[in-house]
Amino acid sequence: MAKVTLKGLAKTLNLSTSTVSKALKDYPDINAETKQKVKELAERLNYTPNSFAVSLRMKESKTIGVIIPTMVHYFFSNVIDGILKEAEKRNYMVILMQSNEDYDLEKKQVDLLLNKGVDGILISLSNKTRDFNHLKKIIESNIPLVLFDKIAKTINCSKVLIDDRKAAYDAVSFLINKGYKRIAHFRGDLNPQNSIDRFLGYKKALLDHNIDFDPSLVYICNNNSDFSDGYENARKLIQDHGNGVDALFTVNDLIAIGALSYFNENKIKVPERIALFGFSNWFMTKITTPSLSSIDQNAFKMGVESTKVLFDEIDSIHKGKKIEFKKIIIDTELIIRNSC
Amino acid sequence: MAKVTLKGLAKTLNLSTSTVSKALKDYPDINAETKQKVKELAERLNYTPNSFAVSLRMKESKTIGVIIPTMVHYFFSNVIDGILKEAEKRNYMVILMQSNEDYDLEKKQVDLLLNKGVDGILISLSNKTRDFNHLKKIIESNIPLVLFDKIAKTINCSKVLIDDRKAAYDAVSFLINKGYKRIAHFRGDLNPQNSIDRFLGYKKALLDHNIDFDPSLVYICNNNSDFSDGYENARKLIQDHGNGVDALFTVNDLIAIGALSYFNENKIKVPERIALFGFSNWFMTKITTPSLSSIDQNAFKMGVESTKVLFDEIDSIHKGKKIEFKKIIIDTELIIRNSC
DNA sequence: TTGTACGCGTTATCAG
DNA sequence: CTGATAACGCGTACAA
Repeated sequence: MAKVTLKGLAKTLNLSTSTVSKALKDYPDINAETKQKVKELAERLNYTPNSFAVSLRMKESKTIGVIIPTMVHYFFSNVIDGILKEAEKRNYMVILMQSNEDYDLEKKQVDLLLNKGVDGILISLSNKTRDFNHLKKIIESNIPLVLFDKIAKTINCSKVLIDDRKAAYDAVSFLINKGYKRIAHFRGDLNPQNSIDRFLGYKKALLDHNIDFDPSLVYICNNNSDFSDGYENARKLIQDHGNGVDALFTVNDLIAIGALSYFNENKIKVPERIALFGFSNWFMTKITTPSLSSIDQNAFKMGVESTKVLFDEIDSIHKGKKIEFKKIIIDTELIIRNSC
Repeated sequence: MAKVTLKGLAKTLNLSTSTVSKALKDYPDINAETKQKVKELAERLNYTPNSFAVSLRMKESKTIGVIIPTMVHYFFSNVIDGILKEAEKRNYMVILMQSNEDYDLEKKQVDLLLNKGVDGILISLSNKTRDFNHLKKIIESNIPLVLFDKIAKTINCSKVLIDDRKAAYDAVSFLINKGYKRIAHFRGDLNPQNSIDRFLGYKKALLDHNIDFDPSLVYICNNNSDFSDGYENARKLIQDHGNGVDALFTVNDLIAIGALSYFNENKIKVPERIALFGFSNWFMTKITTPSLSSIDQNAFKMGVESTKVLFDEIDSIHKGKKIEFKKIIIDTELIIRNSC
């Protein structure tokens, strides 16, 4: 079952490949009858253009590359869901890679994608990424790059993200307005922008409401095993502060759930003894006991919007237009449940 | 910054493209000195072969395609994780698509992948898939196909799966040995093999232990919203059977958690009043109250093994060897927690 | 040891 | 309206 090609069609129809090619693409300068004939045969033999040849000729692959830190994450699954659905609409393919929070791997993957000739790249940076030459390389190669969620402020490209600082500010303000005063924070690692911004939002909310910022109420989670980070830090928190703490805002839900697990095991009542507020609105926040208040990040929408921006830029490049970088803020939403 | 090509290298070195090409691939019939020169320049100019041209020439893309029913699923995230890690080792790219449990989409995606010239395809079938012509098309195209998890028994290709029947049998036997006698089952949709096999395992365990099989204790979850399926069916179960049921085995954890949620809300104590056993060992089963007994499916390993088998077949085809289809059973494990 | 020539399957330009 | 021809960038049999 030899693959059917333009040449094949041409031969059986006694036409030239160029005529066949044009006929299939409805060029105006081809006889209606010949068009008919060609299309019929193509249909019958199930002709599809060889994508390698098309790509080589057209210098485009109808493929985009996506790099995320890690696959096994409710947030990223949802982002990918959005990306795939949006790409699907344009019959684009999506090459997916995970950096595994490893800078060197991320760098290598960028090279692979560049080399593969993808039409655009979507990245959520690894926590370890502090050097951005690999991103600059993408830009210099003149292929569109959109950063989402974990971005690099200094890089000149489109970005899609949430306003972490505002979201955190809102959550902590909510806690304060509910009457909580000694609010702890389990923050993420020192480097990632999300972690920093959520921390800053937390701090600003305190200060704006005339509550002293107490550094000893801030704990860092950086063991890359969020759940036990949360569990362990909850232990320390209670050990360090006892009744000197009445609420806890965490940088993500998994950490919150880890903490909750510690609280539940030790009969520390949530929210009576200590209130709890997570971040991300993971699926499971609905089903914990008590259910967990959190912040919905609209991950799916983030995937969709990132992809749209990327396609816009791909289109611009095609049309020879200059692309103007966008910064899209995906709206977040406080989800109040029973943990505060 | 014009892309550097073989021709470019050849020109600046006053060599022919073929010499350059061979030099870079360490052909034995090239002077060591020229090799050195060529490689140096290539390195310096950061030469990388144009992948479109290579693919066109070699008829291979160093890319595999993966179709799963849905991205946002702990199980599939883990499978994908395994696939990506394994592909990474060989510097293969992975094109990911989700059928969204839609047969037509699955079919279209197969066509897209075939057309794209991927070197192999990995599929976990949609629940709605009952016609397999699209799979046959893959096989006829002589490109390796490996089915995993949601497979089609009648299709002649390699398969990677767990022994659902045995796993279910073990779980239900465990419940019986613990003394439970009226064991309900929330099964999945009627069509998918997993759903069938888990049901059969459940049934056989009952019969082997001299417990009558009572069809009224079996409920179907087919609203594609597992959690509320579980919740709703739990309501019906209690309504229908009251105290005439003392345990529940569900086709997946999400359904179990939905049921658990209903039980918790209605003060129906787990496991005192009703025991609960899930399936999949989702991340969150650890952190429910009570924690949920389940069956670990080794999703990551399934991803890894599927990919290995696929690569083996790709290699075989390259070597012109005949490929022999494998059926790999990934071992499962009972994880006993506090829900039974 | 190196170079020539061709083909992979398309598309685009230009001439007929 | 149709067809030759070149080009995309690479790999390889064959010639030199």
